[in-house]
Amino acid sequence: MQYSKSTDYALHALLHMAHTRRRDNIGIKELAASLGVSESYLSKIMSKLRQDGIVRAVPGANGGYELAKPPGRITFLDVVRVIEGRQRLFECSNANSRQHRMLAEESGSEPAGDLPDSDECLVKQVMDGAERHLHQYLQEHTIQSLLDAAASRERSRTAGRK
Amino acid sequence: MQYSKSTDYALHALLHMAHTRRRDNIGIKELAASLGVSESYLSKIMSKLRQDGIVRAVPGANGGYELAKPPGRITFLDVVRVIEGRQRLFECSNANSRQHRMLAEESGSEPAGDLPDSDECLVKQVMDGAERHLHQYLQEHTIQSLLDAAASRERSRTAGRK
DNA sequence: TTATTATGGATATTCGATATCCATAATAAA
DNA sequence: TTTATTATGGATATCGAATATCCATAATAA
Repeated sequence: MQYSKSTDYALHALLHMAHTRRRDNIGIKELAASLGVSESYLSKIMSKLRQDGIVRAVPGANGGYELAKPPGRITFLDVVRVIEGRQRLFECSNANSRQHRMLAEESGSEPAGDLPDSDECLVKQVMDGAERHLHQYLQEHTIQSLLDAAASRERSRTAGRK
Repeated sequence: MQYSKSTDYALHALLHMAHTRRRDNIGIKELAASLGVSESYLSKIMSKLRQDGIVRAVPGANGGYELAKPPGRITFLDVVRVIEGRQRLFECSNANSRQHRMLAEESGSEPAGDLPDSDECLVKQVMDGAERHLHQYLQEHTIQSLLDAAASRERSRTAGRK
């Protein structure tokens, strides 16, 4: 289980845009060259970011992309959600298995009507908790966090110089 | 990004083994039937669990599988690691990109010799943090947690009965 | 000896991730 | 208005991992 390269590209593209801040926007050509990725593929990713309101796009000569929000308001979770989609970290494919029926019967739920829901799966409940933890962390980190980290790294280097 | 079905099968198989505790072991036939999965496929998964010392296997008539440790010592992280492998949650595929070279220069690192390591990628550093959080959570939850949750669910149901 | 059961190799299939090409629309510059 | 530039989105191709099955073999109990 691994985040896709697309997520990697998206995050690096946003970092690049936030880092090399200037008045005009950045074309896909420069962006792709900077990241070492093909323009074709990166443009798909940028389109997704635009559709989700993370970046703005201007077609035509001297067009390109720019951040649609301040870097502090673009969280890692935002990016992951757009690129990776909304699928859950874990899905129980055994909802109607004999095991779940057994557990449901034991706990004495009414036999009529209520099929054992996937939400009743104990394994999934734990995994959903894991997903919540992961997402909370991703929500607490933004593109601005990257800029801060870069600045901090710079500072410590300068201070430690002989 | 999603945990594989194999992880789902593995966790449910372990829950089944821990739940229907008896003196003898459980054959792949019964296990597969309970989970609604093919014996062929499940046996691959069980082999992995055996190689990692999570279950024991006995071939021959009346053979089968049994837990090799108490349920409280089998963590979700153990299972995930065995089934999903050791690959990281995030890999930076841009380590030698122009962006990373720029950031490296800015921070004034020596130009000679030290190529920008993947570990120096700011994006990856955040993602590594996310992975640590996720793994910590998974390590805190065991097969025993599932048994406890089942018992707790049973208790609350019984208490709330009219 | 025989029946049962796990093991592991080989192989097939499916599907999402990755990637590219091209026609089109939109915009700025000339 | 014309032209060049740039983003957009559809179509398509490729690749690899996940999923799944089959079968020969080894190990064990009856």
